[in-house]
Amino acid sequence: MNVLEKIVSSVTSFSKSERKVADVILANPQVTIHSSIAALAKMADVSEPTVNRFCRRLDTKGFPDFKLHLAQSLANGTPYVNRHVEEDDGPEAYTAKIFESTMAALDTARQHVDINTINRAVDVLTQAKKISFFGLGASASVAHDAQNKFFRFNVPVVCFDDIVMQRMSAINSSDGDVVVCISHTGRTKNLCDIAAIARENDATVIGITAYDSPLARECTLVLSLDVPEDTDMYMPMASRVAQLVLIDILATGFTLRRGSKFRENLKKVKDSLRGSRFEKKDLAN
Amino acid sequence: MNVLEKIVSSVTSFSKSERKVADVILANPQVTIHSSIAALAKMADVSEPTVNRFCRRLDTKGFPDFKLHLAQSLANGTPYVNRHVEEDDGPEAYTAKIFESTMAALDTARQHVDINTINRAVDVLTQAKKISFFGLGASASVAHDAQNKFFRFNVPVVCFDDIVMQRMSAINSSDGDVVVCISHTGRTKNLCDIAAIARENDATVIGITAYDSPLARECTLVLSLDVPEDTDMYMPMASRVAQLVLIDILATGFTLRRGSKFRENLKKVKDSLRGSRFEKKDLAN
DNA sequence: AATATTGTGTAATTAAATTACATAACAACG
DNA sequence: CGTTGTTATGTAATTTAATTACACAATATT
Repeated sequence: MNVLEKIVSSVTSFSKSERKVADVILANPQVTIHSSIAALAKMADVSEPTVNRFCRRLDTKGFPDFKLHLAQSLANGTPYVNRHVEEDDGPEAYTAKIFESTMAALDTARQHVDINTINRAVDVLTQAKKISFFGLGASASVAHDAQNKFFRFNVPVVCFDDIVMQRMSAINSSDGDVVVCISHTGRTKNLCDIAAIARENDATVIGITAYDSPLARECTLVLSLDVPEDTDMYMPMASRVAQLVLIDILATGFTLRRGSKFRENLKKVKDSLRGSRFEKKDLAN
Repeated sequence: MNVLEKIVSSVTSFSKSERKVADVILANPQVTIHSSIAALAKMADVSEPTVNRFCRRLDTKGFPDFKLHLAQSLANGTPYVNRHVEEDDGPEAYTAKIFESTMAALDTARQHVDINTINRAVDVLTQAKKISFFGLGASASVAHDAQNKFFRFNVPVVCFDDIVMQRMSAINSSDGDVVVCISHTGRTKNLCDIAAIARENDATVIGITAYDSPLARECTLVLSLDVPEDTDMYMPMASRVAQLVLIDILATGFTLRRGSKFRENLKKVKDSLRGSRFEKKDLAN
């Protein structure tokens, strides 16, 4: 827990004077880290030793050490905070907020993702006879993206955003096939059905979805990304970005597992695109 | 730039003794922030004032202030640094690196994006009779995502990833129509053609592409995102995530511009999905 | 109401950082 | 190759900041 959070959570256990100190610090943390103990004591209208005691109560060695901790809290606090877009935000404000909350979401995702499951997913994917990516609505574009990536690996890969096609594909799957079902909520009925059908036909089903959701229960392997979403916008935003990053990770794991000579292959695919482009080096679209 | 980076980048301008200080700090930054100036001076085998001068050279007020800055740099771990995936990285390593470089990319994108152009793009989009999103290859999935978002706004929106359809659509466009062309490099010939055709037919063309690229030159409005890409992987990764965030921003700007009663509409769209889901509230797929 | 107990401030002390100054290393120039 | 100017570095003095020790005040506790 960072110091700022700690202050907030232990507000109740503070004495009157300590609380004054806490209030001042929470109100202007940036100012605090550049103030001396004397200045802060004056701002809070308490004595210097009170400030010192306050610092010790928060398990720091003293005032300078406390400032260090505070500085660290602010460093990851300020930029990563998931600030919600407000009715009267201007372009400057909402642009910054969306970037920041997306980054915050990725940060949470990074902390929560289960490396072990990723590793197993990569395992399964590298051994797949065929890989299918299924998603509906917003998740369909994630599935498309995945197809675009894995297609480069010269492995049979399909992607459907049509439930009928998905269903047919699932029914025709067999042992050695891998089906990746993508859904943020994990509650899309049709996709749960697809997952169940694929499993009944011995395919390995990887779910990129919420942990403990109906879809998750139908999967062999669940990659969950519990990302905070700004529900005011009524659109999946950060969650879908996190899903894409996960796809990138799986694709990267795949290429690494396949070794260096395989990477030559990727270069060939990339180079093949050159004809469709105006001069100068670079990657895909 | 954070202090650690600053130290690295200005290592050449240091004197012999200052360099010793820099080496010690870079070798054990965590220790440094908990050391006194005397302790650090001893570790680096220099005098205390030398350490102090070192701090000042890095534009800090003095040693304590330097420690504060250092603490903040360390708080983010190594987050802003775009670390490349290496041949022998394990799952742990490549997962962390991909998250981090994606976040680093978003951070760069945030700093470089032109708010003014975003605002104008939102303007144009809100007044559009029809919106078309075109992308090829990896950018096609971005276009799909955009369609999914704007479709909720109850505005005529189409999305094609087929050059023939794109071409037909472009030829049929007219004054008041908005065409959004998505391409990371901006050098995909077909897409440049589409942009040119659309403009000849009086459509407004927004390019989500590299600044000063062939595609950019065909556009009315260019939203450029110069994001550093890990070219070793031969796949667009970070760039595409940045494009998606940009789509989110445009969509958000759109809804804000339309006002609060419009937002009710979004809620209705979201609620309409409920029937396709297993119980419990939440957003799209 | 008396007495612990805890909280708070004042003043003294200690520790830390900074400044001023002296000397040493080095570079430029005759 | 020595002289002189410049920059770099260290020593010691000074200042500033933080901490401790102690006394007094407030609040509980019996």
